[in-house]
Amino acid sequence: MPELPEVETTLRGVLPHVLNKVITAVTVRHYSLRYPVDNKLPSYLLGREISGGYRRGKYLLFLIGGGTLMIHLGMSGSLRIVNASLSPDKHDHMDLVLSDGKALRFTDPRRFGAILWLADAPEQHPLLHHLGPEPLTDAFGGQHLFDRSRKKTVSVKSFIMDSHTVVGVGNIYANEALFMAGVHPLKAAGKISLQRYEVLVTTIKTVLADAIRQGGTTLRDFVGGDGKPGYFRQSLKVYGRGGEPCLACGRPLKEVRLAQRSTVYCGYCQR
DNA sequence: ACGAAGCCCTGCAAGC
DNA sequence: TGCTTGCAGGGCTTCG
Repeated sequence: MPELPEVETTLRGVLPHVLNKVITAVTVRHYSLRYPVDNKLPSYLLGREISGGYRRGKYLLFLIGGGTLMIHLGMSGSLRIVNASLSPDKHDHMDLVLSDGKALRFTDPRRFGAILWLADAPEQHPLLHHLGPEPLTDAFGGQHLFDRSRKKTVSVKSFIMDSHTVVGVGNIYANEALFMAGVHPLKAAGKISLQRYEVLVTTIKTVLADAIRQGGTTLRDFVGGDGKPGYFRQSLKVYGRGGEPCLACGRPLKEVRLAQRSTVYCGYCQR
């Protein structure tokens, strides 16, 4: 399940292979993703050069011939470079074949992902123009969270997971950052002090930066054939540990569902 | 306007 | 063993 670190890792992995390459073929095998894939997509892309790429939140944007190809990985999506001749698997929904015989292949079993063509400036697109700041930039600070949260009764966890507040904070890292900051996930966002938001911002930046440094390691993907869990899982302090002892105080961690998301916290350490 | 709930989808795991 | 059920979750949409 790609969170921001995985999306960033994906971009760094594929960009060098697609930059300045010309698209020689476009194959879309499954048009029904989060949004329907435009059936004219090939006509926008064929013969065009990929001149750049960047990330905004969890969206990947590739600059192609004056427009932008926007890709979201949803929660099961991946993007990788393959030999164009490699026969596709069941969930390989799109190939962009490049001039060097390689292909950029989009895979997404659950089809929560999206592939959209943006003819106009990306920042004006409805999916992008309300997005909050990038969490790893200076635009994201305690003051920002404090100002935006005044009078809000929504839980602080839902607040920091809202992409209008800040982008890229998914469920796993929200749980971890709140634990590290000692902030109770169900506490009303509007009742948290500036000082505590400063701490929370620091822990959010820390978990995200650490995960990027580890190459965006996630949970399930890294359980090898020997059954050993990936090492990132072992570094998670609360996520997936409901009922187990808190690593700080030893009391059992509580687990509740908030907005249909698993929420794990220590009722003693987090206030 | 705000906050909570619903929905999209498939793979996996647990229960019967 | 094979079915059914439940859960996982990003993020937009709908409802109250």
